[in-house]
Amino acid sequence: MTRSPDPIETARAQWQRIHPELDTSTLDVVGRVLRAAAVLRQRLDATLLDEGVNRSEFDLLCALRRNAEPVTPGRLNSLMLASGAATTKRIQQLAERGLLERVPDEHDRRSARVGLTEQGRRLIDRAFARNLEAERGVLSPLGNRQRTAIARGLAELLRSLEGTSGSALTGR
Amino acid sequence: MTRSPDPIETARAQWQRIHPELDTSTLDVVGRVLRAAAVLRQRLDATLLDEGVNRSEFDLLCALRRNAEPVTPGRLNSLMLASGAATTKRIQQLAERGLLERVPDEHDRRSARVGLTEQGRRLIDRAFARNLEAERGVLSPLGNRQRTAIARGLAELLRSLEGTSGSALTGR
DNA sequence: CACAGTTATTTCACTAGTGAAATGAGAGTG
DNA sequence: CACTCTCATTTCACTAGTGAAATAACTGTG
Repeated sequence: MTRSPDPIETARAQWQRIHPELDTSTLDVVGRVLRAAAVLRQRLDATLLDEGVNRSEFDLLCALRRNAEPVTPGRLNSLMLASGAATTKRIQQLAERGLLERVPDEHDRRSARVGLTEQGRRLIDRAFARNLEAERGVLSPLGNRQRTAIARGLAELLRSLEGTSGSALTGR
Repeated sequence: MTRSPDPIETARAQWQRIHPELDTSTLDVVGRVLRAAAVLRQRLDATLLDEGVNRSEFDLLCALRRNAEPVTPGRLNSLMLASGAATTKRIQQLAERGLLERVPDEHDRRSARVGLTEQGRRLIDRAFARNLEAERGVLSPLGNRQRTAIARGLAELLRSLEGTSGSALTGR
């Protein structure tokens, strides 16, 4: 029983013919992570849009919901992997839609605290649950063995990557 | 020796406190894939920019290099995970920069064949090699065990995902 | 307490990507 | 061979995200 090749296997085989001297083995991990992320997004974002948020807004609202509420824009910024400008813009839009509020910080007037409104909380709780549902859907063809293999491996990768140089991304 | 938690572990623990009834286990895979992709991009794109291409342009040129040369825009479009409009725009820009050429198709004048120029070929060969180098760099802290675990697991995931419903993405 | 330095956030001008409509060409049918 | 259907690609108007400059506030230090 020969398994059908996945796109990365195919790509590596093609490169092998053109540049046999190159070691393309890193694509097994890197190529697949990037590809899988793209495909997963494509599949999962439909559900979010249906709830009225795109992936970035969803991530931001989730971060807000998970963390002890009044969070500074700067912290949101480091939790998400985006530019400061993007975070500012998203906060503004979500505030206009009444999903979150900015409360000026007493002690440091450069900053402000951002918190979910009641409406925002309700929306994200619903969207998060539906998103989990959708995730179960896409992962269902994957065996438990494979799942834990991926989970463990990527956890290790993330720890090694986020330790080095990247913006301080300690979950708290 | 307790391992430091990775960001997804942290997130799950936080959700657990807020919504103990939800099964967030899918985040172990989905959350990590998305997160890892974001971090990997951040780390690797610097090298590409240094070669004068962004990730999308790089992917497009790679696809062109790997496949038997005269490729239709439509095929490029399905190889990459993007909208038709995006592909059109990228082809135009890369053509203006002299990295690829559009040759009208004899048999079907709706379409055209896209092929690398000599300059494009040189650029992508250099960029691809340097990108591999950079990938080796980011993966170096990861043990071989973990690598193959991730690779095998994600290959399985990709096969299961790209089979269903997604645009026809057979590597050839 | 002025003032140089640093930090948090926002604004700005610009680029990349999107969905939907438009264009232009093949294909099937009476 | 007109005419409708479908298909490949492009154009258009718009949204999201970016890096760099601007703004505004805090923090020593002399």
